[in-house]
Amino acid sequence: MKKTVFVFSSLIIALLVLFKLSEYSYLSGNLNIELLFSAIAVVFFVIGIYINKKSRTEKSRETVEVDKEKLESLGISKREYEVLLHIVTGLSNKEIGNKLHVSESTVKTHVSNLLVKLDVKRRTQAIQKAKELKIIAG
Amino acid sequence: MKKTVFVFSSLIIALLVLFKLSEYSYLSGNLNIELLFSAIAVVFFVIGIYINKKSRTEKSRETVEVDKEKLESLGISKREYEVLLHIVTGLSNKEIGNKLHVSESTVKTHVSNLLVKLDVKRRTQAIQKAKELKIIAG
DNA sequence: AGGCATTTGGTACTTTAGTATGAGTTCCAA
DNA sequence: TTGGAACTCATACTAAAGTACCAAATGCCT
Repeated sequence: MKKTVFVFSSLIIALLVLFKLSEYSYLSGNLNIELLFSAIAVVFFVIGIYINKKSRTEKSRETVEVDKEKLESLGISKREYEVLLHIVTGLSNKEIGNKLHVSESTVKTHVSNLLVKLDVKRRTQAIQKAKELKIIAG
Repeated sequence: MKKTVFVFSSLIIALLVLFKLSEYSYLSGNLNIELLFSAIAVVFFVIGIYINKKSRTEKSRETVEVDKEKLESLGISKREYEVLLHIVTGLSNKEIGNKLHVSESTVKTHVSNLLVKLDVKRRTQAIQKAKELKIIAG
């Protein structure tokens, strides 16, 4: 939201500067009207592109921010979330156990709790649900 | 690629129109220079935004285009691909069988062949691999 | 200190997944 | 028309995945 304010502020400033410039060129005898036109065109062309890139960046940031809030509201612990991340990469329970230095038994417990908290029946559905809830990269 | 040519063509046309307008306003005694400035600003502002949206659309199109080529190079048949799409949504073999009106046995065969062709061990890995290869939406 | 959530792990069992193998059908191109 | 690819299905296993229950250690909050 702060970005939007900033963008529109600089847009207004750019407009004011251009009007000042138009006054100047009017007084000095319209020497370089074509050049001035080109300058205006380029400036606003760049501003147009800049604004779109900002809106794109903001969207990708939202995905990261929502994380912790939704995890808490779902009651998912850190450890369970770690397991979820490994499930997404396609690891088996045994492989996840090795990565986290715990037994396969422990991983199964975490997975089982995860499935309940995500309200799904299989780990493949958990992957889908996690992406829908935007608690993982998608 | 055709889109890019179109965009730059209209950009050049817009430039020519503006130079003609500047000539006109020069001859008619600089009546509405401020208005003309504003017009130019708006036009190029819009063009800037338009170009970015086009580049976004083209990227999302590429993802769809690659489909058939990569599927053939991997030797994945239509039926196997259908099964893959259902795997991604988190369905079990039995559920996939019901949707495609075939037995669970048949689905297992397709899945097994898919895993070999995607060079993975589990269906969860197949989901990841398919997204990396951009043969499914990701 | 007592209570609570988290993490860990085990046993035992049921359910899916995945592999291997064989075989019948259809359809298309050589 | 014959050979190959794709699709279908079955049986028989092995291997993961998932459930249910229990239990102990840790850490945190009041």
